[in-house]
Amino acid sequence: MINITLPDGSVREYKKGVTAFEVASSISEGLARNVLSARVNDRIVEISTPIQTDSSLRLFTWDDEEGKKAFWHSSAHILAQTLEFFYPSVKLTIGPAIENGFYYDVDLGDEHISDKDFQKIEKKFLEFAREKAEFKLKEVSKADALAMYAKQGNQFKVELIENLNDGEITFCDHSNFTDLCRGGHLPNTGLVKAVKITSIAGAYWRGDENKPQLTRVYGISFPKAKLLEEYLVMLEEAKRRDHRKIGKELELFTFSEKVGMGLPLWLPKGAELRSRLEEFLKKAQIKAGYQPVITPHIGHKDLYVCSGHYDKYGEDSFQPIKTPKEGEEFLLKPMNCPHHCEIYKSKPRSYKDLPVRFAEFGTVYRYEQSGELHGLTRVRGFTQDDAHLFVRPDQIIEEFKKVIDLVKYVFASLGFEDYEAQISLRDKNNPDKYIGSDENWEKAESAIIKAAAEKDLKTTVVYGEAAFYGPKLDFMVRDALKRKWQLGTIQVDYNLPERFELEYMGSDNQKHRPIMIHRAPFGSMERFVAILTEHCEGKFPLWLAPEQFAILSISDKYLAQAEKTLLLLRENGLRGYIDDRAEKIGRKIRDTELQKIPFMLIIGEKEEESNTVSVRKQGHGDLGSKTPEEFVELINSEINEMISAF
RNA sequence: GCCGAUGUAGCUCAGCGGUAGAGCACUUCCUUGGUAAGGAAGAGGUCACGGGUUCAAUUCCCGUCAUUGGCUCCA
Repeated sequence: MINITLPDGSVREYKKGVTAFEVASSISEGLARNVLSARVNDRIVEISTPIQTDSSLRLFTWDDEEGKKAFWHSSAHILAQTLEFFYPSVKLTIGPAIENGFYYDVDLGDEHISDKDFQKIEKKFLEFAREKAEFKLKEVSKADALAMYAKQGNQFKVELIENLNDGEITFCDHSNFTDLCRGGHLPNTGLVKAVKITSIAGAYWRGDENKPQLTRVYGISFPKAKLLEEYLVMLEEAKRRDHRKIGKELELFTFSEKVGMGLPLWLPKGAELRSRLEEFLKKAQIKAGYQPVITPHIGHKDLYVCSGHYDKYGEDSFQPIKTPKEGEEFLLKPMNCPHHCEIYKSKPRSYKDLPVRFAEFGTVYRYEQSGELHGLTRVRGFTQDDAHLFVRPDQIIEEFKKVIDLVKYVFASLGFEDYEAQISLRDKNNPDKYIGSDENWEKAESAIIKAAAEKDLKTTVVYGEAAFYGPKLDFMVRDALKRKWQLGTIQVDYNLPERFELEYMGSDNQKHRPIMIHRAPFGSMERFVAILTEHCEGKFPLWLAPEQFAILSISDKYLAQAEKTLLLLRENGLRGYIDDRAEKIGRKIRDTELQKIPFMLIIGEKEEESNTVSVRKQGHGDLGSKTPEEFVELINSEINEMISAF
């Protein structure tokens, strides 16, 4: 008999060789039906894998990441089987599960797949799935495995196997298909009930552009047809919310070939929205003790040589501009921090002055690869809501916590409720990647972890993701469609103070080196506005909306009354306009709804007589009539509900 | 940067080896209408750009540029 420890801590006794599936069956019939994958101690296994020793066991279903992973990874096998069916000479490489589905990279030789082939692939895929073929893991000797793929001329698999040790090489069989595989599969193919081939793309072998290019087939699969339908609806929804589409419809921003790719032009309404966001943050930052600074758009090359950015990112910057006479080289500013370091250095600092917090909405330019540009989320010129805090070692935790407070405030005011903190620490096995002493790293890492814990942040820790100069905390936000975005970031930096020889006079009358904290709650204004637009589908929070109301006159007889009302509302700090077109009221309402203006005020004979407005709320219809004063009150109270003082 | 797809009116898109199409938007006129599209007329395009094939190219081929889905990168 062996003891199996379950996640709740309970220990059950089973006979040796029991499988995860049998354990699930012994717990409940429902669990047995739904279990897809399992983890024995630290190893992901098939639920049919016999367990030989005392172990801890965790069972995964579709609702767990690991369950989905097994599901999608198994689907990748079926996809490979299907591709092999249609393209017998195909060379298989790798086929992992990803966040939303799976892919398989194949070398098709002279063959081509196009999106016209998707349907037939899906059809055959499901035929294979319905065979309910069991996934069976078997061990193969290195020699046999190499021989098999060498015979097929599959240099990719040969390369993979060469990097594995004999004795740990496994293949997974199902039906008449076999593939090199570490494991973590469903019990059989029959659980996959629905599949969609989503796209096709080129991908380099091992992600290296000098290696051969493979064809990557992306797909997603589900245990129920209904889930696929829901997924497709979600994709449609994402398309509807695409900030590039809404940005065009609501006239927020545009691009011009003449101006240059990746260089956004903010239209009046977008600029209105953005400056409102900036004002909002500036106000909170002043309260939090930040000092605004302003720095130029270009900087001497030596500045970035000093900061190390030139060495590391010179290739990714716009190339230096030379002064005509002296031949001095200047770079378009790719970062604000070097400038802020120089501001710090502009006078001697005492330990009593610290922390010093410099904030700037600094526009930076980076030469992003052309293929990577995307709407406002990836551009070549963008504005960071940047700030750099220069702190003493003993202040790190406190300052970090304050920054977390600020970020939380920003998110709460904008309707982002679902987020977690990702703490990126160094990879201790790879010390060469990082600069700074072990002691400092230790301190900074524990400071971040402690600060996050004290601020009740939901956190995940990833090792090896830290920047070379220090650990960081990124805010990962889920939007209304549950998509994950990285927004705010807080980073600890030992590197720049060193390079710029920043100092402060300590209480001991000795010079000390401050530590820098970089932070940006929005990240970049461009990216943030894009994400916010998709999150709220262009229906911006009332306090941010470029126009808060539109006055719709029943006919032009009431335009004078409309003007009077507009003036009064504007005097009360509200933003709006009159739709004075010679259109019927139904038409005006429709157009205003589509423009996502939060409130519509209808003015006709009745309203003119009683000096009221008939209020309609975007998406909610008629709210009845109110006096203009009541309407001001309504808007203000809605805003106050959402956004409190920092 | 690399691989694939796309590029037709301000927008969304149809079309095609033989004089360029629709809906919306726009302009003008009519309509002054009470809670999601009133009516009519008009204007608007070197079919991304440059080459080639052809009697003839927006259409077929090549190149460039841009957009886009990925890959790589992301201070």
